[in-house]
Amino acid sequence: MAIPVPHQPVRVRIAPSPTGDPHVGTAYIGLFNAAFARHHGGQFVLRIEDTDQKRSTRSSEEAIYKSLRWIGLNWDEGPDVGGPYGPYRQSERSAIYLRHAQLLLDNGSAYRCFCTAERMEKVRILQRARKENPGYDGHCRGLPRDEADSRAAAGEPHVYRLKMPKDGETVVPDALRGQVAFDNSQIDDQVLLKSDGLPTYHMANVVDDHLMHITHVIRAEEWINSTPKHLHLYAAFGWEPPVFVHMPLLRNADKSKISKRKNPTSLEFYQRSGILPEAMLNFLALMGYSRKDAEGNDLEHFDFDALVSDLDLSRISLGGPVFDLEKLKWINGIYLRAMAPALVAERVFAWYREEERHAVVGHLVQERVTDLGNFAHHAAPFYAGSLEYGLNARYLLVGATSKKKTAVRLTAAASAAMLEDLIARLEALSSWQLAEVEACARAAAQASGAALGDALMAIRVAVCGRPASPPLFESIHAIGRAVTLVRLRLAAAAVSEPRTLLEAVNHAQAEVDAARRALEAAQAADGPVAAPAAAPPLADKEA
RNA sequence: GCCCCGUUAGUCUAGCGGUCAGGACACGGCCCUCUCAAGGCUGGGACAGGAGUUCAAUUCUCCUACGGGGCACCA
Repeated sequence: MAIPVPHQPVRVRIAPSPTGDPHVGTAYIGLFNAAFARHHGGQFVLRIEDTDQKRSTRSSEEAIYKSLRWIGLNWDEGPDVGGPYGPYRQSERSAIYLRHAQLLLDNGSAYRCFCTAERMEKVRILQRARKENPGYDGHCRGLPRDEADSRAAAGEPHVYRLKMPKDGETVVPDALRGQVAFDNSQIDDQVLLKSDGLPTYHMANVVDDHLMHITHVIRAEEWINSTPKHLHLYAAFGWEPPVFVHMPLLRNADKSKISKRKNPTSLEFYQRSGILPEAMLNFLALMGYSRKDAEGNDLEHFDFDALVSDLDLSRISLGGPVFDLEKLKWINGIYLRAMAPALVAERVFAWYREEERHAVVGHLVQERVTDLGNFAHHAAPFYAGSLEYGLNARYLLVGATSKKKTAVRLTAAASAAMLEDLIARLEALSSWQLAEVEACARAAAQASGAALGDALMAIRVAVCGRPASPPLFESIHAIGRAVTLVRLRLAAAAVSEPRTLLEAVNHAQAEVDAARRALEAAQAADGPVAAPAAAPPLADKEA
């Protein structure tokens, strides 16, 4: 069963929301959209869904472009490249949505709702108490049109809601799942236009997809439940809906929807970790999808063009794939080893130079360097993704390594809490400026109750992996938001679950013990001339 | 709580009524080797459970369990 292609040319889109770090999920969905478009000789559109004024930022939007380009995705139309159906930024399309909302008001498929947030809250509480489904209760649904209009004209704040049918069912044709039925009774009257005049996702998405002639909506499974609303919107406008393809959700190791708490989700993190974009793309293509060669052997290593050549979305498997960093690393290694040697060096140096950051790192490291060859050692924390703490893990416990008798020594839980606090503060930053980063670190340190230096030491080791680094605030600033946050989360998790840290330390201790035994044995047997009977080998399996 | 989706080894997957249930990552062993990788060989490890349909179910249907998602003036 292939995906139906009712219309030529095929047009697909991704519609990321510029509200945070560029997400692997965006790249994942983008990859299959782009490949589908290319396979059918159609177009791939990038649309920015920035109707959430509170959270959307232009810098996040820029970061999305950058990361998607980094991974090798190119769109035919988008805010930055233009196209015949623009503008491609929803915040610039307000008039279009307003006009279309008016259309729905006029043909009776939408109505004005004057309910306040406070009333909605009360309704929800009541519904919960009565164990009813939460949802809009239809309070304003029966309001006469002229009354609603005059209240609106008087300036009373209100939203537009879609008038959903109250009974019967809505069947969503999903290209991968078949017919999925929903009872209309549990779909409430969705807000289409917010009181700020901007559309909700549901409204904007349907209007834009139609106006942009989107033929296939390939999106994450989390949207499948709202598809009935979208279907009714299409019907209300008298438009033909696109083909829907709901992709499985990328998962954390515990199978929950992939999240930054449990996984690095920022594409920038992977870029900074030294993951090759082509390897990342390849890895993503393996999530829920598989290819075979002519003999029927599974293919693991292939590029975008190969994916495009025989793409068949109906081969998508619907169990949510766990995003497994181990396999990513393996694929990355494959690409590295397959490269011409000269090219590897070129890629490595190009990577070191990315974003002109090397100048800043050079400056930070300069004072500590004794020779050129020494540079890499000191700069290492700036050129890596996640870190291993090994013996340095002890520094993650705030105050534990302090030499002062009076030092405040935090428990593991309190140390983790301090890191969590810092994470929250850093996440709340709207931009990554040195002064702000410093303020966050100082505030978290102070809030912990420990001495400034002790708390900062824990942060230093969490972020840099070592108790010796260039000035901490500058280092954090240079390491960057994406990598810093991942390291802090990992460190916080490690500290609150010290078992693995202890294992690492025990392992290291075993090495030390083995080394000492070997050397002591050598010394004992030592005459003026080295004894021919060699010291016991430094067994790396030692306990 | 209600609704929707899903379920092959720790992980990614092949399979689309009859297979010794195949491959990959990870893990163990052996080989190669100055080390470490890489590579080669090899080992252990899976159809969530129960009914039904059928000569025959991993594959079709239903129930249960488990996992996930959704139920916003966020997308």
